[in-house]
Amino acid sequence: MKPAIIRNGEQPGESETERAARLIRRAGARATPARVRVLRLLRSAPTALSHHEIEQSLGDLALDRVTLYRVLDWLVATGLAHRNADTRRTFRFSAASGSEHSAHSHFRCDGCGRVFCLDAAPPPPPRLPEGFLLSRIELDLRGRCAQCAGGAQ
Amino acid sequence: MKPAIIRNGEQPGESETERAARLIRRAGARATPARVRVLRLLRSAPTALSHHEIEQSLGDLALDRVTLYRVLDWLVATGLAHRNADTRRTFRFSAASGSEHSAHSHFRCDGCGRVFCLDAAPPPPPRLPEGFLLSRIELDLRGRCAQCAGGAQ
DNA sequence: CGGGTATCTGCAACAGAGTTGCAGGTACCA
DNA sequence: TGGTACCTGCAACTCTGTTGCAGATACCCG
Ligand SMILES: [Mn+2]
Ligand SMILES: [Mn+2]
Ligand SMILES: [Zn+2]
Ligand SMILES: [Zn+2]
Repeated sequence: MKPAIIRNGEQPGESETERAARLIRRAGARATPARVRVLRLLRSAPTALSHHEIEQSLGDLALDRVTLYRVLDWLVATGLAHRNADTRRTFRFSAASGSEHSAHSHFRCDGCGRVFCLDAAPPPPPRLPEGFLLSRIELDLRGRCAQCAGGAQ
Repeated sequence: MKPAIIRNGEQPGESETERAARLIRRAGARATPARVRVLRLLRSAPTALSHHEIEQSLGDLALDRVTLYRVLDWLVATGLAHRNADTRRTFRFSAASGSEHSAHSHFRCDGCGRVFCLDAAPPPPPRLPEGFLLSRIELDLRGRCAQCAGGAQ
């Protein structure tokens, strides 16, 4: 019976790491620690994360600031992640859910700036002025998330 | 019969300037040259303008960079202007067309960047996660306006 | 018409977010 | 087990927006 093996400084949860690496190689690039760590983090995050939050979350395993920007750009370019700008004009990143990332809405917290993906159904298309062409429709919700609204402060 | 009077360094087109000043006073603030110039410019602009573009357009009449930011913030706060972040994470400003600025939706043209206020009914509020507080709900429509979609180009 | 005063403006200094260039390291293939 | 194209890290920079404060001024009032 083999003992559980934990490779160089990696946390347990090997299979999630492997999965991230596989996705990256499948996209035609090297599965470097930087990319693997970031993609794994995004895939496990409950909300869209900013560059800064990602840096924080990586803790000891943090990358160079610029490298993180480049990794995120690459993830977005390949479609493994997507990026949307929040109220404070910073970008937030989230893993592209295996399925689709089309028909849902976003809730943006005015307190912390985080973006939450909701399951809200796509709203019905309204009438537009003559000659207007509609390409995208999105429900934009604003307010305070549970954490920012809650009693804590 | 009174001769036409043109006040200190103002271009002819007095009535547009006066109109801007009136809107500003009605919002409960001083009709300073900075605010009047910026609002008049936004009201005559065919597209949404960035801070930088506004600075350029004002030419000799340009304000201090910071003052311009503050004027724009004020215009947005009072509802006299709209701000929407473009895809490159810079803000673009346009004069608000409608009278009311509560329950309506916006159409953003990907061609010219203009923001159009629509009469579309506010969509029904969806279910939110526990503890979330909703403060604003908005339908965000994207596409091409009649002018940008039309035969012209 | 003049003041008085809350409101605005301009300047300087700062902060956050993202970019560019380049020298050196390394994942992957042969 | 190399070789090399692809990545990473560092430094320096740009662009966008913010804050604090001293001085100016639009507007109200007499
Ligand atoms: Mn989403
Ligand atoms: Mn509007
Ligand atoms: Zn929040
Ligand atoms: Zn247009």
